[in-house]
Amino acid sequence: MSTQPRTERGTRTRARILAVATEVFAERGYHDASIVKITEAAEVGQGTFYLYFSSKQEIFEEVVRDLNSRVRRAMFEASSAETERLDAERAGFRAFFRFTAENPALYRIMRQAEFVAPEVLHMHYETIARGYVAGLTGAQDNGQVAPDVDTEVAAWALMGIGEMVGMRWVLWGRDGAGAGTDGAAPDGLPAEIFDHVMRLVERALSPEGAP
Amino acid sequence: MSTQPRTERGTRTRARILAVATEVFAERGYHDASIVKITEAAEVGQGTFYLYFSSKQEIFEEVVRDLNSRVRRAMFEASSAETERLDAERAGFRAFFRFTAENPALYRIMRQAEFVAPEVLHMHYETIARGYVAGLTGAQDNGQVAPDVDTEVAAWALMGIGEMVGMRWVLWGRDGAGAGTDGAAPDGLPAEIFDHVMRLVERALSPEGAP
Amino acid sequence: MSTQPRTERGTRTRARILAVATEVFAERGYHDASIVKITEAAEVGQGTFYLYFSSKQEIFEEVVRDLNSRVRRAMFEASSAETERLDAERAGFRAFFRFTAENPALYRIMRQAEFVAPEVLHMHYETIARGYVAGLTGAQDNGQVAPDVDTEVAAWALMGIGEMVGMRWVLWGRDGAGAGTDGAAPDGLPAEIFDHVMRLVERALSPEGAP
Amino acid sequence: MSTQPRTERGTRTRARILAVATEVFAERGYHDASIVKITEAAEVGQGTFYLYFSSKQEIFEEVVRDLNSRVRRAMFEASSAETERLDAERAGFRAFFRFTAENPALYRIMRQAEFVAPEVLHMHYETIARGYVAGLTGAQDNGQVAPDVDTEVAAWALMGIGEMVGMRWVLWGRDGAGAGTDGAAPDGLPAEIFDHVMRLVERALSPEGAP
DNA sequence: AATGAATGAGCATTCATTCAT
DNA sequence: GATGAATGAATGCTCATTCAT
Repeated sequence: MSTQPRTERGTRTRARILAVATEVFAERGYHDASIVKITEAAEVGQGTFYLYFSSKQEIFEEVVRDLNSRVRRAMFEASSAETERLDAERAGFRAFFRFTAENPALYRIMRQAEFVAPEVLHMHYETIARGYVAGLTGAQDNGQVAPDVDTEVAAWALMGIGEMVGMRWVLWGRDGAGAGTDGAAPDGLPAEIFDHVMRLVERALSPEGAP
Repeated sequence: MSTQPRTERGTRTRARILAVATEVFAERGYHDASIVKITEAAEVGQGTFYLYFSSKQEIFEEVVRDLNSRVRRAMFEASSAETERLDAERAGFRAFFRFTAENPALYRIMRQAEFVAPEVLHMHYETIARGYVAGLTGAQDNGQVAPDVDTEVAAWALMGIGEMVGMRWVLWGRDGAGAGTDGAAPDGLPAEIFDHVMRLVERALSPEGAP
Repeated sequence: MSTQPRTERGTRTRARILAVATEVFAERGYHDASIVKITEAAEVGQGTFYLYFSSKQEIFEEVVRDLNSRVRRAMFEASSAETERLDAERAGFRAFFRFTAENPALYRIMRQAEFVAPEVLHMHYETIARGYVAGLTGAQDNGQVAPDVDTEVAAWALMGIGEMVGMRWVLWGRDGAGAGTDGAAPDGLPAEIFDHVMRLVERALSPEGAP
Repeated sequence: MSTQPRTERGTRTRARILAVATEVFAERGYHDASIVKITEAAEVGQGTFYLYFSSKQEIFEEVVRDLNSRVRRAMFEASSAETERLDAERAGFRAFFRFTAENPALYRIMRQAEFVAPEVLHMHYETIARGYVAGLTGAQDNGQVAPDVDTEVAAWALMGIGEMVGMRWVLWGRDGAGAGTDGAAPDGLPAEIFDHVMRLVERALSPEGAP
């Protein structure tokens, strides 16, 4: 059984393991990420791992939940910061891109979660979708999004675009040559790609072209 | 070492193993899909597997390639069948949806392929993207798609939408309650969801709303 | 290294750990009784355990010795209390039964001790046997036990009867349905079983039936 | 999952593992008997073990059941062979002694089974008890056993005597010096001890001394 | 006196793969 | 062509024990 750390030192150790596990899962995938590899990278003994996490599965789920709350915070903060010209949900979408460009771990972990921890994966997408839905509905009320757009469908479409475009240009590199298995962090989404995507999204949602 | 089948019987055995492997990989995921499970489901001995495939990794890659060529054929045939009103690339997009609704194995296998066989996975998305690009470029020439659309970005965006919307409404069920672990095939994408998605896509690509 | 407690508080802590360990060993067996479980049950930290006992093996041996001296005292007191009609060794046998009925831990611990601490286990049976031998020899001198009885063989036979009958009717329950794994204390040996056993023992030892 | 062997070779391998496991469990105890030790002694790979047994626990239970049926056969055959003077149940008792003298594994395994496999252990003692009860009841009908003896109590008493006397003189050596941990097979129960035990049993059961 | 964090050797079990038949 | 017996490296996890505070 795992326990909550009771001292400052324990808290730091636990946090280090969690951070390292996120990296290792993202780089090697759930199955190739053995407990030995994780504990070696975190520079602790194997037993220490089980002091704070009850199983490999459990830490994976915590990694997912942790990433989820981090993206959501990033998106929320970006939305809240915007005032006028660039609408909240566009800012959120941009924040999502920026976050993934900086944390490619996000994709890599989510894409394998379907078989490892389906429940938390659903939670992940659904909570993000809810954020988009809220933003889009607000924008619809302000007349900035066409009224006939189904906000839930739009939300999932936006997530799909973000994930696939991010995967293509952030993760696999801009040349499309493939990123290799080293999972090295690329330097973010090229500006022109971002512009193209935003233009597509603008048009899709804009009340202008509505019949 | 694996060999090509030399008799009619061998060909059938090999095909049965491949078909069964696709199902098992889709239902249980690459790692939980052991060779024993596959050979038991295919009703052959373990040794028989290695007669036709040199490794687990190899058959997984063949499964991916096989699915890839099947989607592409489905999309190609759908596009070719269309003549006037519904444009080729819209038909292809619809065909992609229909295929995945009928073969949820597609998503489930592709989503785990990143860590198992990155090369073929890239090939999969890139060949599909190429198909979309060709269609979109043609449509642009005919004036059916706005000229300022970057066809490659649009292609990947379409794939992202297809994958995420399909995952949400086809794989996890229309109520969002989650699909369970049995991987049972749902009955396809609800018509109204499909309509909403198509409307978004229309607007995004349409030359009407262009500045 | 373990130390002798130097304060009143230390003595109480040590005693509590020993008492709790007896219960845990009896309920779960030596191997399933981890130090964590013992220290948790005793409500002390893990380190505290090693303040008073140098190893798990050592505390187990102390548990055995402790139980041994407790049975022997019970038997001795019962024997001494008797004066005339019910002979000393019969009283001792009855006391052994009563003790085990009230402390099922005795059996459960002794039955696993063979592999954990053979030395102390031998000591346990041998000291008890010596007590019986003394009693039986005395009774033989008084003519209450047949002269041709080998007192040592009789002593071990009595222990065997006590252990097996106790196990069957005290530990596993009177219905023979099995006691479950919870190690719940049953309510002692039914009176009629005790009478049957005593009659057998009487006859076996009695000088009457001797040739 | 373990499977039944399908070939002659498999059957032999499975039998060898079972035989070796009996020895190893008897010599080192359940917990110290690791799968590696068992498979090394059986000269097979570790994986081979799991071809025929689904777990360590399972093979232990099979070992118990196997020993149980072997003692019972030995006792049954001994009983059946007797005709007149030496009664069936006395022959059974003697056979039990002989068997354990030749197979000290019996005790050593049964004494640890309480915590490892309580169900099968109960079954073991109960089936043996049933055999004794049948024999004793028959002897009672023939007037060779006192009518007021409770056959079930007598059965368990006999088992207890057998186990304890056997443990003392067969397992630990005749000098009482303790057998050490090597589990070396001693050369059986000394004749005079056997005679003393039989005399006690005779007297306890005999209809002569009855009131 | 007391604690809980840290350790690492050890264990049961799985599974892709080989090979003799 | 087909099979199933055999393998052993690798993995997740446990637990007695040590030690700094």
